[in-house]
Amino acid sequence: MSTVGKALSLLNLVASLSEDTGLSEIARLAVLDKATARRMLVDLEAHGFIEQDKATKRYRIGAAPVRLARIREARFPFLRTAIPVVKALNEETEETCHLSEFSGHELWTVHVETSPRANRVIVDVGSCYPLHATASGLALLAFLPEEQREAFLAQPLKAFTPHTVTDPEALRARINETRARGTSVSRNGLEPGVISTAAPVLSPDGLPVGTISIAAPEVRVDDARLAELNSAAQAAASRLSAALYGLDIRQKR
Amino acid sequence: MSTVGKALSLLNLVASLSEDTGLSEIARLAVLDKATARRMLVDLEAHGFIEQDKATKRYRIGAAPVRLARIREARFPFLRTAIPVVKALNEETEETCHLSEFSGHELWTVHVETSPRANRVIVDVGSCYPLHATASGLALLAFLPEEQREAFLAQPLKAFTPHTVTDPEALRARINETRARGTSVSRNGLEPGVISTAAPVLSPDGLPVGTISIAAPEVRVDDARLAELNSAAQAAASRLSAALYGLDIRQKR
DNA sequence: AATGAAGGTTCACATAATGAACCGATAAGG
DNA sequence: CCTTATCGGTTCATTATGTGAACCTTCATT
Repeated sequence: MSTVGKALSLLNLVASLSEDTGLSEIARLAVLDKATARRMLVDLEAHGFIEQDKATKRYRIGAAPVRLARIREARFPFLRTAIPVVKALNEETEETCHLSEFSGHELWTVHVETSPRANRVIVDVGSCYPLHATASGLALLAFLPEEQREAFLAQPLKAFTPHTVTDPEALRARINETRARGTSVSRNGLEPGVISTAAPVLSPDGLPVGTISIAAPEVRVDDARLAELNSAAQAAASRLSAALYGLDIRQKR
Repeated sequence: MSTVGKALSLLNLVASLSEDTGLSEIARLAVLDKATARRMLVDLEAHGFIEQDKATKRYRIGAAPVRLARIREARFPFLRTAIPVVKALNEETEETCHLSEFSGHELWTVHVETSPRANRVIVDVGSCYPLHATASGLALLAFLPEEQREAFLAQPLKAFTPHTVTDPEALRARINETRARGTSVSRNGLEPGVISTAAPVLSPDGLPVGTISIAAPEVRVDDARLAELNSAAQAAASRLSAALYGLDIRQKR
């Protein structure tokens, strides 16, 4: 592996440690010679990616990533990164796909790519649907901390169609299913004749920042097709998580 | 210079470019061979620090810094803590206020709150100015350990305006003044017609981790106003130091 | 005083970085 | 339609650079 690659892996390692860590331990964890590890730490420190506590001599993640992250965020906000993913999903599935962002306890539709078919589902940008009646809402609830989820379930929930699930216990079951599978499914939850599936976009701490979902007329979706859409949504959501947060593509020698 | 150091400088360079940039131009700007630059870009890309637009083949800053920045900010909430302080200073003074962070031997602008006035000073987030020509730089130098300060003063220093002080001896005098008073002042050091004042944000060991500064058109600042701005900057910096290190958090081991 | 583990340094050696020259593709100009 | 000048990317002999066993100093523990 290249020296630069090793140094970046070392940086990742140090970042992943929840406490300031000494040279010897870092070298041990990184499976590098002490001298090698130190040289890299010094290089990384000179550029602000690592910092060393002057008193304890231990190392920790530095401030440079914060500076770079601001530049990155200024140029690539959530939307700009997410839209191509949603577009690709739309082209792959030929169904209406939308991206929602979790903000202020609600889930907002921030982008939609509509199906090219004549019979299609329309979703409006800017809309904000109840969490219990949509696939996106379920996907979000499933990955929210228990406390927030229960706070939501404690409210009275409105039924939009005869199929809308409003019973907290029944919802809990569907949420657990969703968490286990990674994607949610909603049949006629909000609008009759519509089936939709969604997957959460997870931040590095495992919390959902939004969802990607697919909505289609029920007549086009049998069990096999539903399984296809499920995995397509999930793949898109993971791709987006990776693109947003730079999940490490590690390559060993 | 070490290969790792070169790669990190290259990363900084790419981050500083406001547009996606091609290999040849990057190599030219970094003063590296094309092959060398490419190998480094590939290494950086494999770890998510750089990304290459698949269509145009051009390179840009990647998402990995965002992930690392979240880790850093979770442990050392510099920005989260600092931004409200800078905002308050901006509201109090109605002048452009900015926060800089000392990282990798340089002082980087990490947050700016711009003056509401029509005639105002603009400072860019991500910029990195020479220490001897700015108020922030002087404030930093004044509280740096002697050794680091002298290492800086030993370099040849560039003049940006006829007013830029570049003589090491004269700078030492201004630095001592700054240390005695606690705040620095720079008149036309970098940009004609601009006066700025800065105060260091000190860590518990007395070393500067950054600066808070105010920049204003000279026409608005007489001696009385300057004294006001001085003490406002100093108050903001101490408030930030206290917020960052005061009372609780910061547990040494 | 002896021990062991820490951070850090040294230097002969081996490996990984380097860069001139190259390729194929694309675009502009005569 | 050929020439020229870019571009992104690759190759490989040369050599600069990274490597790590052994070393030093310091510090706490025994």
